[in-house]
Amino acid sequence: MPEIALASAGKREQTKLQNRNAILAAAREVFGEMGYDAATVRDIIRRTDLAAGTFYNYFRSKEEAFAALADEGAKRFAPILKESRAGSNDFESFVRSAIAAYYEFIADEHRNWVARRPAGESHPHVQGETPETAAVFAEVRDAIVAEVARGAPAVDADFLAAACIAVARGVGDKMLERRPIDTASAAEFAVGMILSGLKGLPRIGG
Amino acid sequence: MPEIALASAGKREQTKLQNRNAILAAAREVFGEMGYDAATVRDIIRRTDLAAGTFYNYFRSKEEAFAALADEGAKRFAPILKESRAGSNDFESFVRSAIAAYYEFIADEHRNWVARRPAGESHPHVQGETPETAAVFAEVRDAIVAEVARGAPAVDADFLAAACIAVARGVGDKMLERRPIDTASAAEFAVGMILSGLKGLPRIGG
Amino acid sequence: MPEIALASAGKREQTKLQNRNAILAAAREVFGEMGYDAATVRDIIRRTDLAAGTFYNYFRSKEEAFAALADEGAKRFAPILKESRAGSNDFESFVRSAIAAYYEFIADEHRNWVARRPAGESHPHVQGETPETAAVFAEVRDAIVAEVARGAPAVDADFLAAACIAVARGVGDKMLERRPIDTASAAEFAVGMILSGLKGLPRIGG
Amino acid sequence: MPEIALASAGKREQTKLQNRNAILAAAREVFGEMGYDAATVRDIIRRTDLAAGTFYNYFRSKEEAFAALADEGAKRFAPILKESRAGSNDFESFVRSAIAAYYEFIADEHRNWVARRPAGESHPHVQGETPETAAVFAEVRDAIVAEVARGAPAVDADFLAAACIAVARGVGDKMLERRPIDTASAAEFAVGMILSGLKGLPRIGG
DNA sequence: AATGAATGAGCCTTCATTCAT
DNA sequence: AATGAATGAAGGCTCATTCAT
Repeated sequence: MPEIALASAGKREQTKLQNRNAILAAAREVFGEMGYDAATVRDIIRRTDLAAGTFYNYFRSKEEAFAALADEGAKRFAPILKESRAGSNDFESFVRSAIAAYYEFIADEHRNWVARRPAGESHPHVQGETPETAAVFAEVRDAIVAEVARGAPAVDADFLAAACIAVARGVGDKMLERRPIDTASAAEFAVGMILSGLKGLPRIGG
Repeated sequence: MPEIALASAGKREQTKLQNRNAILAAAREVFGEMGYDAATVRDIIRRTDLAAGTFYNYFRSKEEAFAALADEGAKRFAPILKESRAGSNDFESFVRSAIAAYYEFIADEHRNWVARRPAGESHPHVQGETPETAAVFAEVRDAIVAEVARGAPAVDADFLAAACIAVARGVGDKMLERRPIDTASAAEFAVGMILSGLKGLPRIGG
Repeated sequence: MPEIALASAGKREQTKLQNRNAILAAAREVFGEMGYDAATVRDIIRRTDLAAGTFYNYFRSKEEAFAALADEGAKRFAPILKESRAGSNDFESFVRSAIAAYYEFIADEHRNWVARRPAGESHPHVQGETPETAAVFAEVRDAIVAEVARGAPAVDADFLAAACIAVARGVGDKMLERRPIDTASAAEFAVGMILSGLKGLPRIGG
Repeated sequence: MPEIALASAGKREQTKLQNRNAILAAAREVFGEMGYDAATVRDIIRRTDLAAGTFYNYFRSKEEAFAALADEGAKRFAPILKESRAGSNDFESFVRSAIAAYYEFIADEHRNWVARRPAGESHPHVQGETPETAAVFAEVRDAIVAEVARGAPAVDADFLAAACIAVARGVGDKMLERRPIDTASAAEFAVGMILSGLKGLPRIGG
């Protein structure tokens, strides 16, 4: 119950949290639109009521703000993924639930991010990948690597992980470009590709 | 006998060519290590014994140097890929030959690039993707998209293309990390994954 | 009581104003000594204890700083000149009052500018014309052109305006070189030259 | 008979002279169009068949090329002006002949310069003052100062010189803007203004 | 001499970060 | 804490001048 913590916090703490969140929200937009390098701290604070210096009361650097966003995404997604892995006995069901979870997450993230933007403005440079989605993808990648290493069939585990990861991301990115965003069929496609592809793979030592 | 051309070239022309190549080599490294955005023209000339202004005798800007590199890769690869496509009657053989060609190319590129690096230095930020490989990959991607659109089975062509591309690249990148670089088995793996995976895909309108 | 505004201003505002003025003062010097083209933004900030970037907190470019200076001069002088023109019924009295006003202005400007300079330094390239005096001169020139066009005797109006302007400026510049600066006799001289010279001019169509 | 010198010179010397002249001609254009500061050595050699380095075989610096042009103008004009002064017994006739000579010179210069330009091109930044005309003007100024000092009526000599100079230049510049360029009436105007204006000047010690 | 690439100081400007208020 | 001006290190690029050919 995080509300309790909030309720018990003084005004000061609440404001602090609000500011931090305002900065993070702005940073997510900016990083998503321009990428890490092109984004400037000024771009971020400009979408905020705050002053330039205030940014550094919350984050030691541009990099730290980026990391904080990534972390947040990872933290939010970690339990979901954990559950996926816990509920799966075999590689097939792991792939199924992990991809589903991943697609749900990025679809949600994307919807929220896009929805909040003022309608009139077009942002030609949108890159579409926020620090969160990047971090979440990293989590998925790690999980796949681990699962493959654990329960992999007699195939080149490293290549298999790479291929799974690639398919998951490739199809996922494409999914986000479509309207409406349909996570179910994207997942069905990716999972089908992976699991069926698995069967055609060269067996090691065969 | 290109040696004739070389032999007949004056010293000036030779130096010019050497400098241009030195700049391009440095640029390839820098772009590969830091990515296009983070790379600066100064980073490039710093790896050269040339002076700051000299860069601009050869390229009008960072973009132009990048484009020159990408172009070179694309130009070198285009005929190979074209042949691949010409010699293939069905999607299967296209995938087979295109991926083989792609892996040969990037393996070669990678070997040359890495081989020339001084042994002692480690470059922590290596991204591994030079403008050339990026350009060549773009060619492969376009070819796959086209082929899928042309001869696609009754599946979601867009997703299929995305998945093929992803697998090709994912496995290819992994291949480059191994020693020795074995293009044959990487290709076998990727092709197997794609072609077999294809069979497990949800049929459209089925 | 402008002191109130000053007194009520926070320290920040005061510093800001001081910095802005420091930059403008430096800019006036630099433009006066080297001319607009040769002057660089760095020349300006170098005469200041401010950092390079600070210039751009106040002015977007060299042009803008120049324009600010010129504007200030023009704004300060415009009402004086307007009054001159309003109070004059004929060309003679206009010339008289306009030149007097112009000389007063540039003498004042010059005194302020020179007085503030450290005694020891000599600036070999002094051109003597600040953006302010240039702007003010432009105003005078326009007024003369307009008055000549309006009330000109039967002489070549264009030449007359050019000659009046030239005399006004030529004598004015010389005046500034003398000590003490005597605006009254300079004005007497210039006005005498113009008005009497007028009588010896070739009549058009005569 | 400079032709003899030319005829007796070897091919080498002829070429050298031609190159020097080509550079000077280009430089005159460029300085006239863009002014000293904005003009670059590259701008100059670009209007030439020569290479960048060759410029420095003829002139040690950009400044020297400018000075050479100015010198040439001055050298060409000096005898004319000298004659003017020699043939004049009083201030009036000096003014008359000096201004006439000056106007002839700058009109000629201007015609040549403008005439050689390709018809189609418009040069928006033309400043109109070449190093030559600037130098010649300086000569006239000096002569006027000297003559005023010598034979001046009982007026403020310094101011008088300034005024004469100013009128000469102001009317001269205006003359160059008109078509056709009419040196006679410009001279008549300027001389009339000066000589008649003289009569209205405050007498010193009167 | 002529060539034209190489040089490197210097210019304008941006931007992450600091700091006095 | 919040503010926002100040800082100064880069960055991209130009250009007068030099130098090997």
